[in-house]
Amino acid sequence: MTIIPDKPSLDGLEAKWRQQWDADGTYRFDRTKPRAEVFSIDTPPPTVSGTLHPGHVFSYTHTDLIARYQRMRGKEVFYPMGWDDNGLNVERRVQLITGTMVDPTLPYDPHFRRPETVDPKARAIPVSRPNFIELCEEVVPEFEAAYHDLWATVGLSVDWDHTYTTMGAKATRTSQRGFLRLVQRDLAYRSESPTLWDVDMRTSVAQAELTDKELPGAYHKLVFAGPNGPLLIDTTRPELLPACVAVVAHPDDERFQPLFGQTAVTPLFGVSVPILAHELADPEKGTGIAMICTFGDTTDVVWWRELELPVRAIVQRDGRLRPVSWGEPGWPSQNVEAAQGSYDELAGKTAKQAQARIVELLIEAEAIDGDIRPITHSVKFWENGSRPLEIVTSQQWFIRYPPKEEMLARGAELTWWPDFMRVRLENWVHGLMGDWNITRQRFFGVPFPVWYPIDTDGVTNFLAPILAEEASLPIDPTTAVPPGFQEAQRNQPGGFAADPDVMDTWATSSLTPQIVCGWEDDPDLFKRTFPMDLRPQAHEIIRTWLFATVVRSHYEHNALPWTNAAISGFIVDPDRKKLSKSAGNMPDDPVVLLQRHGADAVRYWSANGRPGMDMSFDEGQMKIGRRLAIKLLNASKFALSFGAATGEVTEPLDRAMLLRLADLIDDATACFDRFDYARALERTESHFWTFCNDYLELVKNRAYRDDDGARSARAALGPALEAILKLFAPFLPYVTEEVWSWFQTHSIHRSTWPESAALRSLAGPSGDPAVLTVAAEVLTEVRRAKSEAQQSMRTAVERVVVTDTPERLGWLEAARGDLCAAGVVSELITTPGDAFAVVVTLATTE
RNA sequence: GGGCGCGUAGCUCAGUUGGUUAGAGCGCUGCCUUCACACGGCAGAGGCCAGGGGUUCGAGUCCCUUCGCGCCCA
Repeated sequence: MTIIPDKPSLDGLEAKWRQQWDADGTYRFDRTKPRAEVFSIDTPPPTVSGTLHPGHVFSYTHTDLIARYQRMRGKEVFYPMGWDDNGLNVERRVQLITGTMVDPTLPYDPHFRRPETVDPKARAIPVSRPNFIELCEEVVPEFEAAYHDLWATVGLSVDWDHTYTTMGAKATRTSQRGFLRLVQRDLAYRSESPTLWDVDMRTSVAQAELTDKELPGAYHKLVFAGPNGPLLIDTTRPELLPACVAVVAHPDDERFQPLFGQTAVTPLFGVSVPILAHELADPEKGTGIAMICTFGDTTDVVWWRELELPVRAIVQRDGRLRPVSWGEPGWPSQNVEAAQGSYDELAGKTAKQAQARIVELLIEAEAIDGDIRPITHSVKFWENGSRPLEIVTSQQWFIRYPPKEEMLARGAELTWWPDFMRVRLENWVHGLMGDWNITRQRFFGVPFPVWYPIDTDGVTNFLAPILAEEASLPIDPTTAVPPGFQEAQRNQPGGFAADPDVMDTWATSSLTPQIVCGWEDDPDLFKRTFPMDLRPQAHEIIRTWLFATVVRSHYEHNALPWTNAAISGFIVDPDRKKLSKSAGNMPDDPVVLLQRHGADAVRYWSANGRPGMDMSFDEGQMKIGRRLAIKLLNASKFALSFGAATGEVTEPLDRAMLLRLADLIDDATACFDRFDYARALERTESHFWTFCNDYLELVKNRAYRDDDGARSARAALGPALEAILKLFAPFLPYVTEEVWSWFQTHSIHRSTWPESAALRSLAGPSGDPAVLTVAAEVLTEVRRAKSEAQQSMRTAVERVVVTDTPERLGWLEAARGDLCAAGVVSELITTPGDAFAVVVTLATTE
């Protein structure tokens, strides 16, 4: 049954087909299929901490192109979606939206409600931790609903029945189980150590979340008392002088070799510190000798650890200097009174304030040599933080990294698209330092499923954690009670205390394959989907997400979590700058773009971005995509208007068209198999315009007739149109589904990928694609003649003389009738010759 | 400073293993209307392939080098 609209239109297709696909379960995963028939995709769960921008649409569309192609190739596609609603950034967004801030000392207020209006300038309302978690649980689903709506409009062929959130019960259980397994194997451990710390968010952060920022600073040349007179030491952080535990120079530096092993005395505080040698000391930097403080930067941490120095920490978790009693153990001074006097000027101040004050004190004490020299240097920040990170010591959970060779071997085992992205992982692995800190001193996150015993003296023993039983997961230790204890023993001597922290978001999202595939929870599903086929993601999170996922799977399954990693580029502005809100170059909201151009058009633009390549944001491309979709509507309407016919394809021109289409199918298929959807689209699109402008123009007069020639045309047009629609289906799911529905009953997206062999068979053994090529070339010459004469294309042509090789004239001869009809040519004369030449004589016009 | 990627028509990009006069779309110019489509069709103009050197019968493509841009890591 064929029902073709008079005026086909793209309007409303998104709403219509979204609903239909949903109702039909078009993209529902059939979990009875064996592993060999399944194609499983480990979707990146977008963080709900912000809004989706065109860059997200860009890369998520790429994944959908692959999913749709694989589905049509007969694979049962397992394509779930997740939301990352866990982590610091989400908390920060909820804080901003609700105008609140957590004060963990506050008790739960059952009457607290989300403020109706929020004045961004007003001071944040302090709320208890449980109240804040309630706020998160209220607000976050609103973000998620908006994301879902956008993805569905874009046409992602996701099975929404498998949606997960990184804070949900399933993810929490998986995450906690994965953690417990690592603890049991001693691959995760708790330790007190120096940790990079964001003083505003008051939490530790991991190496993967760092970013460097160039900041103004200044060198201050401090005067220490050395063994043989003053010892000048440059530092950018004079406020850490009270935390100085040693000074250090390069072992080969001849200036300082006589001093190694001796001591120096700090100004103001009179602390005697050893003069040591270490190769990380840069002889070129400053005076060549540096003070080691606990802790000014990560180099300090290395020195402290390798030189086995004591801790003399002064920066607290809020970024202010803690009170210190000089003369007590650990705080020696040659002049306790003076040290205390100086230090009391600093205690309670922020690092910045303390720096200003200590510089004044040093100047008064004539302990700064020369001028303070302003410089610009790179300082470590949390990637979304506003103040430089400090380093504080605290109790943290760490996951040990596997040996670097093992991680590199996994990287080599993985198939990368494009291949050069592998290097990003290798660089990261080579640069790793220390283990993976997975603790965050935050609230809305996956809790650690552990408690600590409190001895009878009331001291908590953090080194003997009580682990939750796996069967009890997911649990929150702040409300659940460990085995063998009563609730009344919480926080009591002889009782227990819950682990107060939550896991880093990557500690959970590194388990997305396990979460979606149902590791341990659903062994049947797991067997059919894991290891997964594809991890699509952006390149800037290779070092975090991809890397961490590989590590966890390596530990848990001794295998890669997936066989392929497809890395998308990102969107840049016309000046090649990365799009970002801070740069002020963010294009319109994706919702607006979808309304303006239509989903197929936005997908078309996305599909032009080759794997791994950055692409500029270009609404012009969306307009072209829209034009293409409209052309598909009209050309399909035309092709279908002649009516279906089965039977032999006898005309050489029709055979040629089918053979060219068969070649295109082979080409596009090979491209898709290499994840090169962009090239598949380019080839398909180019072929389609030729199909419309050359083949359809050549065949239309014959097809309108009622004879064997017309039947041949109709017999060829039907299968050709089907194949073309299918080739476009992954890119333009809406318009292809619409056209398909005019003459088919089921979804095109559950139909099979076109077979070139079928078209070749229909074309028969004697066809030759050159017939169409030569006919089109001559037709172009005829058109040129008319165009140059400024005549209508329907102007009659008295005579066309074609000179060409006998072989090509033979092909032309096979299309003679079609060519003469399309060009309105009365007489076509062919003469053999060396070079292709066409002489067109237009009919004289009255 | 190290690694990776990029630099082709005004713009956005193709150019697969080196092979005849370097391609497409947009934009621009001119022309053509209502029998699929004016959200269309036909045609045209437009390029020292970033610069320099080398290998080769032959280089946009391979090698070296310089310059510029971007990303990542120090």
